[in-house]
Amino acid sequence: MEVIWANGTIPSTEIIERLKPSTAWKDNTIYTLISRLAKKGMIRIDKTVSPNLCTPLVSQQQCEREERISFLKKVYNGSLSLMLTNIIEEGSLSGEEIDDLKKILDRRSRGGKKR
Amino acid sequence: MEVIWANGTIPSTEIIERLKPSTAWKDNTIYTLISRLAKKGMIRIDKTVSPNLCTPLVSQQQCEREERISFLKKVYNGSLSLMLTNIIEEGSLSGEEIDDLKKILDRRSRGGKKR
DNA sequence: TTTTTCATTCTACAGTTGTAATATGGCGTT
DNA sequence: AACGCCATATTACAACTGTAGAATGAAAAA
Repeated sequence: MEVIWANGTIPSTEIIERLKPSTAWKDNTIYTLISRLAKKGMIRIDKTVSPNLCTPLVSQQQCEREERISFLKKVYNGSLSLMLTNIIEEGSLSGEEIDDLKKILDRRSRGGKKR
Repeated sequence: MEVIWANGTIPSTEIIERLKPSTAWKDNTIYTLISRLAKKGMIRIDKTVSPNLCTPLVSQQQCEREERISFLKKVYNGSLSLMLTNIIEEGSLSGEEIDDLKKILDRRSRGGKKR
């Protein structure tokens, strides 16, 4: 799924190649997954050329965002701060990680994306 | 599902009552869900008494934690900071919310839970 | 042109989720 | 004893996920 994001537009055969090392799926399985992605409107398949070309129709950002929102809603009542509170209370974060997060929070507001 | 966490041990009939206002599920649907929860080992059902008593077998914390970890792994490569970075970059948080999160992060380390 | 091969589509099948109708067993009533 | 009702169990069924074998079509090789 994410192989396609990484390439913008990529031939199906390459998707298979790219996935080979990381999964044990049969080629057919991947074709199935590809067409299911298309059915869901996640990608567009250009069938006029031989190895069909697959192009994402939704950005990874968009997708992650949606997944995140639905996850937060389901588990944390939609609240990011509740999630963070819980994590903190679990005490599973090292001080270093916490500082990291704080840095991230500071690096917003003004300055925008790439700084 | 969360009604049970909220009560420790609760008769099935009450689960139904508690859910009535918030869902449109039929009673039977709820019974089905209850037994599926049992099948998954999420709860134990004491069938020796008439309205069966349902007791959670995993804590809500544990459960949320697992869901969170699997979500982070799936979407953000397991990285909470990546998630936060993305949220920040999206610019979807108000300054207020960000301050909130910072406060949460500060309120850890020493002092523990309730302060 | 016959055969082989590669890419793509179809079909399959078990398992899960969402939602519920139907059946059943036991207890309280008549 | 016969009837009804409530709690529970069994069965149902469509959509979706995970996984892949089988069929097909078109292009490449022989």
